[in-house]
Amino acid sequence: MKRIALSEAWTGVADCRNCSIRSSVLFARLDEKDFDELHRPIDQLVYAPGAEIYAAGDKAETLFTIRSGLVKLTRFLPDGSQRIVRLLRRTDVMGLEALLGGDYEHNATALQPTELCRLPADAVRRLSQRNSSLYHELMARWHRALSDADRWIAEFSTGPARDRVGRLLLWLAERDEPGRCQLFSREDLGAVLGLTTETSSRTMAEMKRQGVILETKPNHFEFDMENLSRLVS
Amino acid sequence: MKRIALSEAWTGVADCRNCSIRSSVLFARLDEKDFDELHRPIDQLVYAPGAEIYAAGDKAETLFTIRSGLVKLTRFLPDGSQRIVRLLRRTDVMGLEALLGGDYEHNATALQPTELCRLPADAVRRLSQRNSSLYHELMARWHRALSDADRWIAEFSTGPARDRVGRLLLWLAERDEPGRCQLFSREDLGAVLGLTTETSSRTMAEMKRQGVILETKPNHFEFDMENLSRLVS
DNA sequence: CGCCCTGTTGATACGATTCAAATATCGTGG
DNA sequence: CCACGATATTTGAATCGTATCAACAGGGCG
Repeated sequence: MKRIALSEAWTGVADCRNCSIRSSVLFARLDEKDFDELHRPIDQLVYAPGAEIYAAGDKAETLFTIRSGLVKLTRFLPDGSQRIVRLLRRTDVMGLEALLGGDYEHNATALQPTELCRLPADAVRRLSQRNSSLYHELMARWHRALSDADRWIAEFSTGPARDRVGRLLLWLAERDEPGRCQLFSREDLGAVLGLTTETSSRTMAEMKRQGVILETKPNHFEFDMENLSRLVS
Repeated sequence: MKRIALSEAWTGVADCRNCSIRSSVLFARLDEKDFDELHRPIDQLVYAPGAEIYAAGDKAETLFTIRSGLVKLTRFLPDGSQRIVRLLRRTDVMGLEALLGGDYEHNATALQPTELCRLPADAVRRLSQRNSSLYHELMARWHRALSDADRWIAEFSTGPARDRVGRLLLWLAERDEPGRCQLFSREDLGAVLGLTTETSSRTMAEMKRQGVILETKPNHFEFDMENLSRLVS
């Protein structure tokens, strides 16, 4: 439970036109005119690990596209403990609820150094009513978020600890290079998988000892994906 | 695992104008003209418990509004077992993915006698691009589905068996009368909560013995909500 | 009536949690 | 740069809870 003083930085106005991930972001198919209307007020931000991007209950006025890094969305349980309900990474959109004009529903915290673009929700909302490709893209984003949530339930909240850890490693490797991934603290690992910190630590330690996974640097892992998926079947 | 021969029935074309739940369905705020465009092709259907409404992989061409009853959405795990990822009830919309033109992603099965309205996805899609209140309503539906999924993760997939069962009972009572709910098979209960059939059965049986819940008819339960929420904290 | 399916219960084994302690790692100030 | 304290990780031992395998009771249906 660390507290971060100031670890957010504004790094300028986004150069969307030359964005390296433009093909997979919200505005992938916008024409020049509509694009102009939107690209002006987009800021780029960087967050350090542990930095909070927004909190549940904050007024939701912006959505974010993640350019790099990893963000956790947590939700508090009635009893005060918390559970991580989603992890967002490159090309994911965060804070879609801003389109509805209410409050954020999660605490969003960077787990790795994270770059994101901040988009004013009202501009996106306005444009999406005229521009049908943005409209469809938004629909697709809602859908993707929902699919991720379903997968979360089925894969990360079901079965023995070893299987859950394995599935998460495979999931993390999906968008990095195959067979490699970067992890985070055992406490967060537990909060993702619905396990205690000790159990996540034990499970990781044993998988390392058995040679199923190899830790190249602290929290950087390599593994044979075929082999791992067989083990967690 | 039962197989239902024929338990789906067409019960006529919907009389949307006089719909008893119109205020909480997708078209709550449509004006007459737009409403006319849409209401014609809406069919009403009834499904018996155990009947499959659609299957994962089926081409998704319709969405559904649930008028009454209870539907489970299940997802298959890599190892062949399945997990229930959502329960849908009165006023919920099912099959939003039809708006994207792909396939259904779950198996949808009635758990209780269920009435629903079937809406052609293309008509909804077309209309939603012109009509901004429908557009907003759709957005709100995606959002609601996502909130439900998050809650599912946090409440039904976290903590000891007793807490999960308690939270589910409270959840079920939300839209019925307070302090009452109708349940379903222990096998499905386990698939909702990520537990085995035996554990769900044991947990229910013990809560009955302890007087925390009272079974008035088979699978109909009554309980003191204050008391129950304190127990599962 | 007998069969099948669901729910319940029991005994045991396994796995996860809990509490506690030792070790490793990180950041900071001397 | 090293030493120190704070924090995170790992490990251990005991306990608790859930899964597993098995048996049995009750209800519905042919």
